[in-house]
Amino acid sequence: MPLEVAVAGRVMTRRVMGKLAFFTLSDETGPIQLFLEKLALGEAFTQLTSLVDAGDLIGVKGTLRRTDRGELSVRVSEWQMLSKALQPLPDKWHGLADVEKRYRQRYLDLIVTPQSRETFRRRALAVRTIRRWLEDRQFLEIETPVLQSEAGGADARPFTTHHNTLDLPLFLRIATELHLKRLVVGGFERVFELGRIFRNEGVSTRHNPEFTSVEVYQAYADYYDMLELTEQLIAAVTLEVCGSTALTYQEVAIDLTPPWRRATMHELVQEATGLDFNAFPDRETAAAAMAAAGLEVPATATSVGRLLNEAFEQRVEAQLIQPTFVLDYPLEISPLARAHRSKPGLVERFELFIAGRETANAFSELIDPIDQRQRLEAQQERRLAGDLEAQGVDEDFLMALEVGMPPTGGLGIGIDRLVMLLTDSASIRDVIAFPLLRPEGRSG
RNA sequence: GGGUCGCUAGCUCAGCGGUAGAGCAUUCGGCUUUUAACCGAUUGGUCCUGAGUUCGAAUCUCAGGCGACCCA
Repeated sequence: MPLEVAVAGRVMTRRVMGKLAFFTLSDETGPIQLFLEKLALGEAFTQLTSLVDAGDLIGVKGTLRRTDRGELSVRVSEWQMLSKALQPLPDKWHGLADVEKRYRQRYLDLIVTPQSRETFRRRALAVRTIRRWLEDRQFLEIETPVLQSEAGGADARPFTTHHNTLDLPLFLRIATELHLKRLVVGGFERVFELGRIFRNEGVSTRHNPEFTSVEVYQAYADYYDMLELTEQLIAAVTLEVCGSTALTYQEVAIDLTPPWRRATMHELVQEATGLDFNAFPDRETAAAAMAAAGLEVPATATSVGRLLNEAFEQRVEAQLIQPTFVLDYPLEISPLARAHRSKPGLVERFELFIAGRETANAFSELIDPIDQRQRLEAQQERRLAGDLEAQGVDEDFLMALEVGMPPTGGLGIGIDRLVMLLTDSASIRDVIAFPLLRPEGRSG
């Protein structure tokens, strides 16, 4: 007995030859061929071949069979129009080649570009894996405000908005950090938030003004604990999404099998430039040495530490293709990180670089309210001096620290960049379903 | 922000100073094992927008719009 089936989906292609026709019907699970015979269908055959266009959504009933060429097909006995497409599908062979159209009309892209569908499935799998991995380790997911009176926790310009009834200016969050730390003060010892962050900055292949991060805080832990956590978490996600901890990104082999390289910023800069920043007593000495080595010395880099970071960005970052933990950052560029236990002028912080891109950022959190106040006040001064990305003083956050915060390790991972890596996507827009684009220009 | 490139039919593209084109899609006809079906015919245009040069501009120049890539 032939198997009776009912299927629904979108007609992708039509091949009509007189009294016989083949349609390709696709649903989310993939395509199947419809086998249509005039002899069996009668009037319905004429309707199907004359009324149904590529792009229409139809439902059919029939029996499963293989054609002479071996293609699994539904031999249709009944059909129903489910939704008529008024717009034609993009070219069935070339698909949507225009990347702008792919972003503006993502629905078309998803219909005709299997790889695009696969990217968003993998993104969902990556997010699901991260969430489960953390929950399995007793981390509690808590949502914190997007609308805030003071946007802190990162060096970035916020979006501004306004609450009408309260007549209150508000900012969209640029990080989840300061609220998650309040939760740690409140006694939640393992918390995380996986959510949207908004930064009022430029758009590029690596930046979208709204993007997704996961921030993780663990009480009674330090940045070494977060380093282990980061390594294990990302390796687990990679294994789940890619089936292996080794992958190819933009034709470069990247091996995420732990353990990953760990090196201090000083070591990496010295390796790349020959400059030992530990040997520079003041900014002028460091600046002269940098200039002699052919590096740019921006006037905004006002300390040895900032110059070190400049040298790192100019000569090291892009070279860090294999996963590398960069340890021990200058204190002045890390206002929320705890001073290093043994290295003056540095903090207990690492950033993870993969494929030349910052993928994670973590520290032993600064929990000393007095030190924190001084650091934020220094930030405030920079802001008043015109640095629009400098942070302000969040009094409520400082009040929370004054209540007493346990020593805590904190971590942030950029989900979009991680997903780019896992899906071999060249642009962040390829992993965001609806990336920000300018509205299409109208004449005049 | 700077540089390079792109924008022509619903889609993919050619045309680069002299009548606006092809393939696919649409519409019509033919065809009972196709799968980029095939064959014949048909339809479809603010050549991104505006100004300029020219007898004549999709084509050259300038300005603008949107996008891609590279750089900062």
